[in-house]
This record gives sequence, C-alpha cells and structure tokens, in this order.
Amino acid sequence: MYLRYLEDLDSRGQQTASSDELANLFGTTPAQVRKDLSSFGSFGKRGLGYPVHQLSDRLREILGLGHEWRVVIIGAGKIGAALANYHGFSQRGFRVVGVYDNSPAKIGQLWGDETVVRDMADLEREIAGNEALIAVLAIPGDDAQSVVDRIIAAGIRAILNFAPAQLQVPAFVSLKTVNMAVELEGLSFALTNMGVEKGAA
Amino acid sequence: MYLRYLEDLDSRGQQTASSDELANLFGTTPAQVRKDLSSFGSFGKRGLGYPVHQLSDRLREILGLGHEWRVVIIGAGKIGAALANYHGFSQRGFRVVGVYDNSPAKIGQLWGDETVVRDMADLEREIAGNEALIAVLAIPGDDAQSVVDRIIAAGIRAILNFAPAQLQVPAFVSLKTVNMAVELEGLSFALTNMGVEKGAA
DNA sequence: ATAACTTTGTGAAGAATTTCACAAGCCAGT
DNA sequence: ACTGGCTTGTGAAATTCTTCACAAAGTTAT
Repeated sequence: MYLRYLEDLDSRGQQTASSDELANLFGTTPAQVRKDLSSFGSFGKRGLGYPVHQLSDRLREILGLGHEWRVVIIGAGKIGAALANYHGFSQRGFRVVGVYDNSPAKIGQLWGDETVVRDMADLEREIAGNEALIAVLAIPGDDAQSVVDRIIAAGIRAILNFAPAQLQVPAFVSLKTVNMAVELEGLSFALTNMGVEKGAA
Repeated sequence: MYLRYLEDLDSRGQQTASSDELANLFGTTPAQVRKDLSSFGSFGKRGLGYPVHQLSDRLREILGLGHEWRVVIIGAGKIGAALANYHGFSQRGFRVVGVYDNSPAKIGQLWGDETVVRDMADLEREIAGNEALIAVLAIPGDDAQSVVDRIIAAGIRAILNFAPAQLQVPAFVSLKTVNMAVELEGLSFALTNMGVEKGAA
C-alpha cells in the first residue's frame, strides 16, 4: 500500500515525503510508518524525510515486482475478463499466459484482443510448459478445491481465489481469497451497528 | 466467516459443532473460536457445543442480514457485471436497484435479465428516491473521488470500492476497498521471500 | 441418581503490536 | 563553521490480541 502512495507522489514530482505526511495520506500514525519502513531497512534521511522515488524502487524490489510473473486465469467468466482487461495488472509485470475454462462453448473462443480460451483438460501440461507460478481462480465454488489440487501438482505456487470456497493448500503455496459477499456483509454489519437509520424494513 | 462455515454445516444437517471442530475447519484455535463468539453473547451449550442453525440465525442478525439492503452499482463494466451475476449476492439480501454509467454507449442498454443501465447524471435524484444505502464502485480510479462525494451527499452510507484509488470519506460512511493489484503484489512478495524458485528471470 | 466424560465461558498469563518519546543526524541560513 | 529547526530510527511503555487453564455446567450411560 505504501508503494501505491509513493508512486502517486512520485508521478507528481515530489522528491521527499516525511513519515508525518505519509501517515496523514494513509490514515495512520507517523510512528507506525517509521516502524513499518524500518523493518525493511533504513531509507529515510533525518531532517528531510524519505526519498520518494528511491523508496518506490526499493519497495518494488522487496515485493518481487522487478521481473515478469506468469499468470494463468482459470474461469473465462466476468471476473476473469475484468482482471484481464485491468491495466494495472500488466503494468505491474503480471503477464497472463493462459485463460482456461471447461465449457465447450467457451473453449477456442477469442478472449480480449488476442487470447484464446483453452481447455482446462490441458492445464497440467501447459502450466508445466509455461512455468507459470501464479493462478487466478475465478470459477464456481464447487469445483474449486479439485482444480486447486491439480494446479498445485502442476507447479502453481500462489493462488488468488475469487471462488466462494474455503480452500486447503499446503504450506508452500500462498493463497489469498477475495470474497465479495463477505466484504458486503462487513458493510452491512457496519451500517447495522454504527447507528445508521435503515431505509428498508 | 463463521457464518459461512456454519451455514455449510447446517445444510449438511449437522445440529451442533464444538469450538474444537470449528477451529479445525477454520484454521484457528478452539480458544479463539470461543473468545470470538463470546464477544457477541453466550451461545454454546457446555458438554455439547454450539447449536449450528440457531447460531447461524443469530450471526445473520448481528450482521444485519435480516432485511433487504438496496444497492446501486456504479460502472457498467466487467466487474459490475460479475457482481450483478453473482448469486450469493441476492441470496444475502442485497438487491441491486440501479446500475449507472456515464458512457452514452451503455446508457439505456439492457444489462443482464431486466436491468437497464441508467445515466450517472441522475444518480443524486434516483438514490434519494431509492433509499439505497450501499454503493458498489466499479469505475476508473480518476473519477472515483468525485463520484464518492456525490453519492454520499445523495445518502449513500457504505461503499464497496473496486476502483484503484484511495478514497476519502467522512467518519459516518463505511468504506471497503478491494484492490486486486495489491492482492497480487502480496502473492508476489510471498513467492519472492518464501524461497520459491522463480521460473522467469 | 450418580459417575464419567465433554465442552463452554472467562480470568490470568503470555505474546505481539502500537504508541511514546527522545537521542542522533541532516539541512538551511548566516 | 555554527545554530536552529526538522525528521528519522528505535528502545521502552502502553495497549491490544492470543493462548492457557480450569471451574461450572451440560450430556450420556448405567
């Protein structure tokens, strides 16, 4: 998240930023900013603040964004399409090397500008050839676990999961699940318990 | 998240679940489960565990899912479409009462089964009429803040934001931002620092 | 009815995180 | 070169979160 703000400041031409400034921007405290950043090294100059551009570079490096990551998208539905269209994606070095589905109606269809939807039956072989390490899972919840088992066996080591399912993965695989229903329920909770008058009964 | 598991157990006909069982399912400790649940009240029966169905009901109530929430979707792109299609959405009592865009090509188009894309110029008037309290923001980052200001003035009190932008909202508005690029960067960090060999250079 | 077994709810202990506060360092102006 | 004004980096204190451990209470079997 720091990277996001820093790049923003950088593109505005700002040279340095103090922990105070970052904290205000970010909605936290100056001490928190300093502690966070210091855990990766000593970047700031006393009396001046943090060098915006240089710190951005360093954070990108720490995040492992210095090279291209090959990504497969599994599930050629709306979410997959939203991701493939999303610009910030390729900008960050995430290159989509394959889109998969198991619906005969979709397999072989052109998808976006130049990608062809591939058959999920070929997942194992193609992932091994691709050397893709990251998969985005955008399929119905029922099939999710079996697909996960397959792609891990094929070499995938990180999964961004949009399927509404609780997935089990071994410790050497990173998993991040985004569940939109849960997010909305959180808002519902906030509205209900923070004293907002409800319009509907 | 507890609700998700409990409903699953409930649909399988399981009557009760111990904190031990929930913890295993959930990847946490029994003590954590008990502390979490006890913060909302005393639901369990000693010697037996928690009544699955009854606890689900209570959690739904706590989350404010007992009635219908009216939701507007702003941005008739792929993300908006994915959300509108997503079943778990309406199942939870979130009813989409309007989809908005500012592109003349999209305004007036049929969207999904029966919804017509409306003109963003009409946002204020129609939200006031709708009494919608929740908005899903699925538009480019540049416009996001100005749209947020408008919909808050119109009565929106909770926002689920998919725009890649850091939004400022007053304290009486709940905001949850989902940023897919950030999620992927987290995976990149994990892969980089957890000792996975990289395929690409 | 009683005994043996299970499981909750919760204070207390322990661990982790956040905030405080200040010495040390850097810059700008003279 | 020196002074005054900022800002970092970091131990120590304060706070928050998690785990422990056990009395109280319920269930089951006999």
